[in-house]
Amino acid sequence: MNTAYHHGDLRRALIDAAVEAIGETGTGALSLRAVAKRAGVSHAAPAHHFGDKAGLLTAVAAEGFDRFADALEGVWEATGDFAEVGVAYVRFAIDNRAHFEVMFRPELTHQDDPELRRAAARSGAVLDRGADRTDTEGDALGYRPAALAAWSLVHGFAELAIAGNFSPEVMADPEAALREIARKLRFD
Amino acid sequence: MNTAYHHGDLRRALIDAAVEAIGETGTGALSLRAVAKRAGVSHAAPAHHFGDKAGLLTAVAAEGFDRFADALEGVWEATGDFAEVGVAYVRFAIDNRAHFEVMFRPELTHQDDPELRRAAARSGAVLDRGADRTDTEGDALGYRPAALAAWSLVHGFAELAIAGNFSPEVMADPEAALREIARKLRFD
DNA sequence: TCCATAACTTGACAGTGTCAAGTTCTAGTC
DNA sequence: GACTAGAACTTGACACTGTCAAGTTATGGA
Repeated sequence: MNTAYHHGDLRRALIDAAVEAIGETGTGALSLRAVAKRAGVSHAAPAHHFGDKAGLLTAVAAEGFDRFADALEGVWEATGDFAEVGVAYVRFAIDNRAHFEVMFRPELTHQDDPELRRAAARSGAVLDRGADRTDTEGDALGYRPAALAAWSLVHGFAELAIAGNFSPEVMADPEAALREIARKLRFD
Repeated sequence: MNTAYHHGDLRRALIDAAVEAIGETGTGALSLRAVAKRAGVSHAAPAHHFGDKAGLLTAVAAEGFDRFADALEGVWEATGDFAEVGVAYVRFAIDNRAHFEVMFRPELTHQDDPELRRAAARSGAVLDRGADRTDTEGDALGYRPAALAAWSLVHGFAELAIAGNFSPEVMADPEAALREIARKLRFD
């Protein structure tokens, strides 16, 4: 089966190879040809499955959003604690840097791709659902300040952690630090 | 003076051209040769001043951190209100997307560049100074939860706003939204 | 006036994404 | 079981990229 043609599931293999490569060298240094080589196929094989480079990254982002939604949903259903959803948010970001990086960098992907939109919407829904309970005000504003605050806090923590802006003390146990921080957020 | 050689202040012109180009197409699509063309010089001229592409972006980041520190310091000295420093943080991010993007993407720059380190340290100092007042706990932890919370909240808001993740209602007046959100943060 | 050196150019190289055209396999029909 | 349409992949080419080595031109000080 491992003949030259018909890899079996090249699409999957290419996504995995891309995630691997991004994990090692970041999105900036990502090369489609290197991804192809990693998967053992010719340099133009990715284009056949994904159209172009952004297409491949779009698939990575969509997969990321789906796994992200799974993780958040799981924690929300298990604990019913929105703060724990926040912890899961940063845990996902740190454990899946490659996916996370692509998910929140719109210029890398085809933002209008239906698969991507669907997966991203799933993630958004989980966050909204959790936030609804605590948010009583804000209908006049057109947005929910408490939800925005929680999202910003958690997302900022994740980005700063990933970018290496935090001290070793914080990075020694990021989840503990986030729990400490989340206590500063009061909804009344 | 505007002869082929000795542009006058090509270094400046190249930084400006880079910021312009990033503002139009993002860091991903930034081309050193396009920057050179924009400044009216040969394709290898940037390398002479900055060594390589990361060198140019390092200069952009350093300039960004200096202006950032100026802006934050100005607001802090004028108002003494740390929440207003936060507003200035996101205003800078939105008004200077190109600089901001490069400042917080370490893989784009030479992280060990002394100029960059100095400028980044300046920004850090302003944020620390403002946070000190409100932060009484945390010495045992090795970090200050209140300061971390404020930084995460503000940085996350800025990143999400820039990446286009917020609704039109929020983006209609981001500063108002941030002020609303910041009220959720209580230090006691 | 001379000349060391800074400022920039020219030309080349390997690597990149993308496209068009070719090849090889698979699956379904007769 | 042979035939064929189309999917899966390769090959080769193109323009563009960052970087380097070598060349050219200007400047400022002795």
